[in-house]
Amino acid sequence: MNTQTPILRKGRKVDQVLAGAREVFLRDGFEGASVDEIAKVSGVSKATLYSYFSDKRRLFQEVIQAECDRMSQEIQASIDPDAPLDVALRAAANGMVRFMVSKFAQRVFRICLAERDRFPELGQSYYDSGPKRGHEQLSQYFQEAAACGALVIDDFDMAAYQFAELCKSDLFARAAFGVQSEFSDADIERVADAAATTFIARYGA
Amino acid sequence: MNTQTPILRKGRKVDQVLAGAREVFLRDGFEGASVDEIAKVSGVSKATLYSYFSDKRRLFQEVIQAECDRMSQEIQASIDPDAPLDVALRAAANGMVRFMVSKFAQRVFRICLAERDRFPELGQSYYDSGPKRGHEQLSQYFQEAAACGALVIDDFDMAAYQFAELCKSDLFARAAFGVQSEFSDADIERVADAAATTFIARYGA
DNA sequence: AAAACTCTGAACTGATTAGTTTAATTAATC
DNA sequence: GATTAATTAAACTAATCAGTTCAGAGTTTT
Repeated sequence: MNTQTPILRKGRKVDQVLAGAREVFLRDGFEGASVDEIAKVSGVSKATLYSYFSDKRRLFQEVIQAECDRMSQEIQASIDPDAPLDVALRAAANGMVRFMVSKFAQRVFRICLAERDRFPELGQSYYDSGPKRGHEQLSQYFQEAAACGALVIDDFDMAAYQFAELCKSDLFARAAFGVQSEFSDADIERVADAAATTFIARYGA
Repeated sequence: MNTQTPILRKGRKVDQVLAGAREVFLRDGFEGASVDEIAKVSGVSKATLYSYFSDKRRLFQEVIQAECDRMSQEIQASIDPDAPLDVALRAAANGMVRFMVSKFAQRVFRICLAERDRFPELGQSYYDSGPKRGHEQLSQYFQEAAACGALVIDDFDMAAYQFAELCKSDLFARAAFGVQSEFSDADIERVADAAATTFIARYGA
C-alpha cells in the first residue's frame, strides 16, 4: 500500500520512455499512438520499452495516471482566506477559469473522456483527481467563510458545484470543441467576475 | 446550398446502413468500429455499403452530422413564456438537466469530443447544434422576460451561458466520466431547482 | 418474361501495428 | 580489465482492418 512499484523498472531510461509516451499519447490518444512512434520519440529501442512495460495499455495507464496526479497538484485553488470575500472569490474564479481552459487541463480532460470506455478505471480516476478534488477545496473554504458569517449557504456541496460550473461559462465549451483555442486575460477576467458576482448574489451574507 | 445530396444513394438499403452505422459508431467510436461489423449489424454486404459511401470517414461524418441535427431538434428548451418566471425557469432547468445527462446527449457529446481531432469540422458542428443553439433559445427568452421587467440582465449572453452551466452542476461530470449513469427524478429536480434559485438571486427583478 | 439494376458472399490486397526474438554493442560494476 | 547487466537494430509473427473484385443471386421495371 506504500512503496510498491508494480512495474518492472530495472533500467536507466524509464523516464525517457515515460516522457516520450506522455508526449505521444497526449497528442494522439491511445489508438492513435503507435509503440514504434513512442520508442522513436523517446530515443529508445522498442525492446527496451517492452522490458519496462509489459504492454501498451500499462504504459498508457502509467502515463495518464501520472497526468491525473499532476492535475491534482495543480488544482491549488489559490484562495487567500484572509482577503475580503469578494476579492478572494474573484481571485479563485480567475484561477479556476485559467486552469480549465489551459492546454494541459484540456488535453487531460479530452483524453480521459475519450478513453474511459477502454479503461474503465480512468473515468473515476480523473473524476477524483479533478472535479472532486477541486470541489473539496472549494467546499472547505465556503464552510470557513460561512462560519465567519461572510456567506449564507444551505448546501455546501451544491454551492461548490455551482461555483465550479459558473467558471466554465462560455469559454470551456469553446476550448473543448476547438471553436477557440487562445484566451485573453480579458476573456478570463470577464467570466471569472461574472461567476463571482452571481455566486455572491445567491450566497452572499 | 439546398437539395444537393452529396453522397451517391442509388439503393434501397441506405437507411439500414445508416441505422447500423449509427449503432456501431455511437457504441464503439470511429476507430473502434470496424466496417465489417457495421455491415453485419446493418444486415448488408460490405460491397453494398461501399456502393453508398465512398469510405469509412464519409459514413461516419454522415452519421454524426445526423446526430448533431437530431440533437439540435431535441433542444427545445420547453419554456412556457406565459408562466410565472420562477415556474418557467424551474421547468426549463429541469428539461436541460434531464437532456444533458441523457444517454443520447452523453453519447453524442463524448463521440464528438473524442473525434474532433480526426474530423476538424466536427467540433464546430457539435458546438453549433448543441451549446450554441441552446444558448440562443435561452438568450431570447431572457430578453423577453427582461422586457417584461421580470429579469434584470446586463449581459444576456453571459446570463444564458451561466444558466446552462448551472444546469450541469454535479450530475454532468458524473455522467461524462461514468461515475454515475442513472439519475433519479429527485437528483434532477434538486440540481434544476438550485440552478433556478441561483439564477433568480442574481438576475431576478 | 426479359432487361436492367441492385445486392451478396467470399476471397483477396495491401497496409498497419502490437509484441517477440536474436545476435551484437554499450555501459555499469567489481 | 573482466564480468554482468542493459540496450540496440532489425527482422519477424500474427492479427486486424479498409477497401476491392467478381460471379452469381435477387429484385424491379417495362
